[in-house]
Amino acid sequence: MTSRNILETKYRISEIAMALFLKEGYANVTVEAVAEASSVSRRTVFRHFQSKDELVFPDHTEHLGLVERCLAESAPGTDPVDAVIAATEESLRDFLSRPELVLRRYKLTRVVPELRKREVVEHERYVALTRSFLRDRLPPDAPSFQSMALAALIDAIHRSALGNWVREGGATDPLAELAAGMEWVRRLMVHQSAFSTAPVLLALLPDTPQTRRVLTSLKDQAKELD
Amino acid sequence: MTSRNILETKYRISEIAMALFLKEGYANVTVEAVAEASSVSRRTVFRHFQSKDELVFPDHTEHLGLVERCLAESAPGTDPVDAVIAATEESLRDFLSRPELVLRRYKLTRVVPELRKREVVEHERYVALTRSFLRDRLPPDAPSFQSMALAALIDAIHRSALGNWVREGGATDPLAELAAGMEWVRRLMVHQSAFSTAPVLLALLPDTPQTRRVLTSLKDQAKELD
DNA sequence: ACAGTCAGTGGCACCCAGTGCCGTACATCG
DNA sequence: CGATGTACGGCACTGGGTGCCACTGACTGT
Repeated sequence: MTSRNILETKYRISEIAMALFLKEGYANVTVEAVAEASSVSRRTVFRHFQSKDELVFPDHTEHLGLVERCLAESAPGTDPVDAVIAATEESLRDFLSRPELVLRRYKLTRVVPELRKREVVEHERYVALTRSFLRDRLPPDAPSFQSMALAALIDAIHRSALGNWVREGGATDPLAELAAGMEWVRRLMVHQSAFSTAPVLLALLPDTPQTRRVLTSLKDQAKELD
Repeated sequence: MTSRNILETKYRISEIAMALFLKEGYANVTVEAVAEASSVSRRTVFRHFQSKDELVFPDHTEHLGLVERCLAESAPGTDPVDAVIAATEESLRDFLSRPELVLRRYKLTRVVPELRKREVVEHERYVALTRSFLRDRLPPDAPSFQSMALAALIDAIHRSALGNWVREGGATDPLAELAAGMEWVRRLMVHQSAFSTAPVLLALLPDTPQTRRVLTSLKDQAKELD
């Protein structure tokens, strides 16, 4: 309960600070002003946040912990890429559960270069996490850059989905976008490992309902190519 | 020539600063100390470098300019992905032309978190450049995340190649690694653009030599899958 | 009930990165 | 030779971030 109070004050300070930043401009608001508006001392602000820019990312520690737990708790048998995809989805869900925070943060990071830098660094932490996870679990005969490339790829799709959502003011379906992107990644992986060199063998009995469905599907897709 | 002298002093200050950072530790060296060791005033250091951490990245402006020029000068007809790949290769070459700087920077960024953050931000700039280039030139029907994903992917491979080289003390061939990674990317793109989304429609007349050849070929390849 | 412990806090002094401003030395140009 | 422009030094000042000490209130064991 003490630990809940400390989180409450932390988030309270963060909210007040972000409101101030939005109203007066990040550079024009001193930590002193944030402390006064929050009715705490300057020293206390710096106990809860290691730096001024962290006031805009009060959830980053918990968030990273969530992703880490997701990866650690993934069933040992699952494909590592699938595990990372599941963790990424969980991460996105976590962001979506705090829409006000994410939206206000977006408004700030778009305008204040320093905060954008901090956001980039935050994402890098997340990428590093998934990268080391993949490096440990991916088959050792994979090219050395693959874990890094995959981690960057998945993070890019994650950022794209969240970015579109926040840019459109919450009108898109980021989870669907993420799923589509991840499907893309999965296909890339599959192509790499087997299907790109292996033929798809499809046997169809003539004039059955299944055959008709396949053929009309093919015909539809072929039309779209024109 | 004045502009060459200013670059000379800039690089001179940078070298002295990096040597000091390596010897005494980044946090233990004040900008004042760097200025003294370089026989210039503190104010002059801050005229050449916008911040203390930039002392370790004296080439970043030129480097970014190089990449930007590479992209801008790419022939209009070339595939945008190929243009980015060429620019990335040029970027890697530029790094390799300053091995001492890159190696010392590596030693510092591995140890000093603040400098690693700065490095991440530096890479982000480069990714943003290629991303906007790709977004402008990629076919508009491509998925929205593709430019971001491609840029991240290419940067990851670039970092991986340079990172391996620097970790192994210059014993690897980073340009070859980059080329291999880029070949991988190119294959992904080909699969994406045609083979994976478009159906292959194959019509075979029954019982002709062509049909028999196709069928035996398929059968042989299917056997290899077991 | 009482002393001890510990987490959260306030207050203060201090360091140092980064900026604005002004004066100066020197090179270039008309 | 005066005028302009550029690189630099000196200096004062703001503000982020830290170390240290003292206080308070809640919890714990005897």
